Amino acid sequence: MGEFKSLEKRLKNKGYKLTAPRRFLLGLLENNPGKSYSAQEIFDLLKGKGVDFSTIYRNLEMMAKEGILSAVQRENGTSSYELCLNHHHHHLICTDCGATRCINVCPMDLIDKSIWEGFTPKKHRFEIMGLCPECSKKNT
Amino acid sequence: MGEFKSLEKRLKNKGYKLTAPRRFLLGLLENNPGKSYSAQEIFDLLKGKGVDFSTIYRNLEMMAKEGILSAVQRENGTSSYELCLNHHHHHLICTDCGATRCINVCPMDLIDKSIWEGFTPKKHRFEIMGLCPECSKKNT
DNA sequence: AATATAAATGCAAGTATTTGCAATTACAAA
DNA sequence: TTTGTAATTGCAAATACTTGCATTTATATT
Ligand SMILES: [Mn+2]
Ligand SMILES: [Mn+2]
Ligand SMILES: [Zn+2]
Ligand SMILES: [Zn+2]
Repeated sequence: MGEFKSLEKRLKNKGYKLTAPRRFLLGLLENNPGKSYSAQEIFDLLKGKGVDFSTIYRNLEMMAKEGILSAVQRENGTSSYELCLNHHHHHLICTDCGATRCINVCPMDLIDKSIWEGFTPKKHRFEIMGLCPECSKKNT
Repeated sequence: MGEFKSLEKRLKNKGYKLTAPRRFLLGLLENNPGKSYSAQEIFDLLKGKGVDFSTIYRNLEMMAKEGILSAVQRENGTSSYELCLNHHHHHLICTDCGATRCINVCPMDLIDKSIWEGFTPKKHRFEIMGLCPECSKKNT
């Protein structure tokens, strides 16, 4: 619960206003650590709070850009977001039940630097789609 | 030019009909080897041939599923497609000019297998965004 | 060559996401 | 506290992408 206040502080330090929609959003993610949500899922969970879809999209994108959230690309191409609590990492995504698991290997650390040949890497995406242990068993 | 006929043959062998839209699509990709196109770009290039957007989307997705095309996720999340001429590979994508360069390292070959812990990997995505040599110089 | 038939297409309608803009709100300064 | 201001919001309109379905078309069979 201590994380929450610090997240709000981080937003303010970067010059953003602390609005109701942003509080709701951060509160939701903070209360479900490790889980990642799509814009649609967040919209549904915040029903009744009167937050518009466009506001959610805009804030998710903004917080991702600011390094507060990290975006995970799902199988179908839609992004889901989770708090950037710890360090940079990647995910295993179950194509059957949608569960994600964080892994702490990053291909950028494993790659031979000689492949760049003048290219300047800035960001990267790495996701592994497949079946989680539970769904692996079910679909046998 | 020999590749083209073999691509058509591959489609037929998999039980798909060889239609005009599919010929146009494959012809376009075949005549620009190494380049990758989004659905929108293909639609524009095929203007006048009377091919519908939905047909392009459906065929790109189908050919990707069949391993004839490989999808590259651009910075903004939209996919572009290129012929799967050779083996499985990944890309460097320039966020400034959009150019892509193929690299033949695959993180799946480098990763320690012990991270799966029961997860069954099926597909993966790996793309590196940054500045190509030319744009690196320009933006200095 | 004519015919049968399932696959594929184009169109239109349906979702999903993004954008422009006037009204509102957070918050800094008075 | 009140006020001024720019950031942010909600709404509506605009794009982008997807889907359902009647019609067309590729191709196997006769
Ligand atoms: Mn994670
Ligand atoms: Mn390539
Ligand atoms: Zn990484
Ligand atoms: Zn790979």
